[in-house]
Amino acid sequence: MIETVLNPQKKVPSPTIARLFTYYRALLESRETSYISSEELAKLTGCMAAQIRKDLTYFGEFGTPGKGYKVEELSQRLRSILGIDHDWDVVLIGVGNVGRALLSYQGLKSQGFKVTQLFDSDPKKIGLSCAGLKIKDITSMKEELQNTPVKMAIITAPANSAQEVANMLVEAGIKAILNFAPTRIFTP
Amino acid sequence: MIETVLNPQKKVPSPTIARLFTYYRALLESRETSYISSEELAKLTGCMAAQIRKDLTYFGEFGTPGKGYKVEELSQRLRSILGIDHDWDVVLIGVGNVGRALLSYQGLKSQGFKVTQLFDSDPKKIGLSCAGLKIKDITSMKEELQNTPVKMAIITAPANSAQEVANMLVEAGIKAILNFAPTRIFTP
DNA sequence: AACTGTGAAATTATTCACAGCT
DNA sequence: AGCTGTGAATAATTTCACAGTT
Repeated sequence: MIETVLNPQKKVPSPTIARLFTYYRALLESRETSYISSEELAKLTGCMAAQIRKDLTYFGEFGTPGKGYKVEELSQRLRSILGIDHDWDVVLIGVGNVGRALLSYQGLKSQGFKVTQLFDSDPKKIGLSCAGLKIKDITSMKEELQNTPVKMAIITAPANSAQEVANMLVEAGIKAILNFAPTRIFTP
Repeated sequence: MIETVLNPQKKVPSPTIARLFTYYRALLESRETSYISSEELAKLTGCMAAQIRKDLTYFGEFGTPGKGYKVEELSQRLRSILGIDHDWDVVLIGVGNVGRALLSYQGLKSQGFKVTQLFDSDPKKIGLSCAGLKIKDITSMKEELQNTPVKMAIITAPANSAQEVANMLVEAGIKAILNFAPTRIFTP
């Protein structure tokens, strides 16, 4: 699961994160165009108005007393908080059959992921291109990721090396791993 | 959302329900064949062992002190608690384009739903057959549902009548409504 | 007047720790 | 010895209620 961390000034309860998606959906469906009050949003979502207000203040104060929340701004803020206002750069490790399938699959893009680098350990593959990207040596991964903002990786390596790869990713500063290897991996 | 109610002896916290799915998935993936302890399941799911034990006791005591939980029994119990051990009988209201699409769509069946009755308000449709079921008059719905165990309905009626249909369903004892009408409806 | 933002109270959920069973 | 089931303790979350802003 992806938990977007934006303003961890105070600790955000995880049920709050889940509700933000609900608020966002309700907002998309609502006919409101200017301001919406916590009370109205409550009616739309089935949540309590006070809870909505509290949830939102974890990320700053953007309501107008007497009027409510500006719909356009609230939408934008929620998109930003939920991390759906931009694509997520990811690296893909293991350019085998599964990896290539994912690269040619449009679903990845439509879910907001953009593959920016490819890694593999097979010397025969290193240097080749796939989907417009050159396959790099996995041993250079930490170095390559040093000055990038990439925080997410997709593992499509064989089961027996997935755990090792996961360790390297954590080492390289990756915060989220989507594991397509047919095994379970453990991270701190 | 569907919350299966089996043994509401004590009130079951809703996070517990969510975790039961996790336990079930972990169990399916695990290689254990005889007994599994709360400790092992904890390692597999990332939950706390004490929490797993507490979660399970809401539905009875089925662990064996000194050994753990019998994998086969635990699986079966979880399936039963989660309501995925049998199909759910549903009725479908509104045999228009959306309704017919759903009826011919295999996804409904693969998700464990079985459509048992069809209703519509259009006199031209009443009496016709669709997917092997006769279309009944919506005004007879309450009566027709009287002696059936159906607790779920799918609404595919036009937006402007969806709310009215929902009211009738609640009246007829339906506990869960899947709304495919292009509108939002409210229920108690 | 209408609404937000927020401490404080109430409620709900998690974790501990241990008695008791196999 | 190893593990479950569970009250009691702790922690997290929700709700109330109201001061303060527009």
